[in-house]
Amino acid sequence: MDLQPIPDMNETDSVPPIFEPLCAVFRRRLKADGQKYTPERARVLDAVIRMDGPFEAEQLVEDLRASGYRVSKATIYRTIKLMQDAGIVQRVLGGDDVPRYQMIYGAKPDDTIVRVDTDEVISIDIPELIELRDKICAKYGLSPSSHRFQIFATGNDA
Amino acid sequence: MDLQPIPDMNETDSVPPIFEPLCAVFRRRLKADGQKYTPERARVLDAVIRMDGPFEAEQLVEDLRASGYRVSKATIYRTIKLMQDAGIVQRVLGGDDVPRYQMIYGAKPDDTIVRVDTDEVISIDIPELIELRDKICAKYGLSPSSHRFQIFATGNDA
DNA sequence: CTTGGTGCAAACATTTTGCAGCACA
DNA sequence: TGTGCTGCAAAATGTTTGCACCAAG
Repeated sequence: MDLQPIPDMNETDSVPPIFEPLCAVFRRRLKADGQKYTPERARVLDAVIRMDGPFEAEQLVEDLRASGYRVSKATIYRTIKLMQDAGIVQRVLGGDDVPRYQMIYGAKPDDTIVRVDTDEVISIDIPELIELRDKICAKYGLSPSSHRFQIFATGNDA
Repeated sequence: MDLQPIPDMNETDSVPPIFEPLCAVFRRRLKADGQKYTPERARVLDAVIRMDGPFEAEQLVEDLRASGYRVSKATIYRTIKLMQDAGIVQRVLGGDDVPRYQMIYGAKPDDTIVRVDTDEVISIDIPELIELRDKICAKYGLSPSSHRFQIFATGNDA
C-alpha cells in the first residue's frame, strides 16, 4: 500500500506540546470502545491539530491529499465524529453561518458581542468569566476545556 | 388567489406583546432596502415567533402548510435570510450539532454546560452572568437583547 | 412597463450510508 | 474466521438559484 510514515505526537515537532496528550486521549477513547487507532486516524488528528482554528471537512481532505495520502471524505467525516465523541473536536458556526469544526483542547475561548443591527463582531476579554466558569464547573464536578460567550446586542439608538 | 387573512402583530393574541415591535423592525428594514412586506413574509414572521425556540426551516414550511397556506421552501429560506439581515433571526447549532434558526429579540438566554464526553447538556442559571453581560454592554454603549453561554467540559475522571 | 416576489424544479453543498475488499488479531 | 476500517459511489439533507409568471406601483 505504499504508506508514508505515520505522524505520531511524540515524533513531530510541528505540533505544540500542549496538544501532546490529545493523541493519548483519542487512543484511550477508541480502545475503550473496541476501536482502533489506525494510521488514517492518526493522520486526521495531526491535520486537525495543524489547522489551528475553525476548519471545514473538505480542508482536511485537501490537506492530507496534498501531503500525498489517499483519503476519502467518508473517513474524514467518520473520524471527525469519533473525535467529537472523544471530546476533542466540536462543531461551530463561523461568522458567515457556515458550520465548521474546531479543536476543543487548547482552543481559545470565544467571547464576543454580536451586533445584530450591523453584524459587527466585537471580541471581548473577560477574566471574570473564566472565574465564573470554573466556579460553575466545580459545583458540578466537571472540568472545563473551553467555552463560548456570545452577547447579542444593538446600538442604543436602534 | 384565495388568500387567508394576513397575520398582523396587532390583530393576533397568540403572540406575546414583547414581539410586537418586531413587525415594525422588519418592515422598516425591508422598506429601507426597497423591498416589500408581503403577506407571505408576514406569515413567515408570525410562524417564526410562534416557534418560540430553535427551529429548522422545514418546520416553518410544515407549520404554514398545516395552516392551509401554500408556501415554497425557497420563500422560507429567502425570508429567513432577510430576517437575519434585519437582525431578527440568527443561525445556531443545537446540542445535536444540527444547524437551526432562532429569534434574537426576546429569546431566552441559553446558558449551558455541554459535556463533551457524554453529549449531555446541562442548563444552568447564572444571575451573575446577566449582571456581567449588562456591565460589558454598557461599557460599549450597547443594549443586550440576548446571549448564549456554553461551557464545554468533561467529567473529572475523563 | 418596471421592479420586486412567488412557487416550482433543478442545482449545489455538505454529510451519511451501503458495500466490497483489506488488515490484523 | 471475525471484527473493525477503508475508499468509492450513491443516497440523504439542507440550502440556493434559474425561470416563468404574478402583483403593485
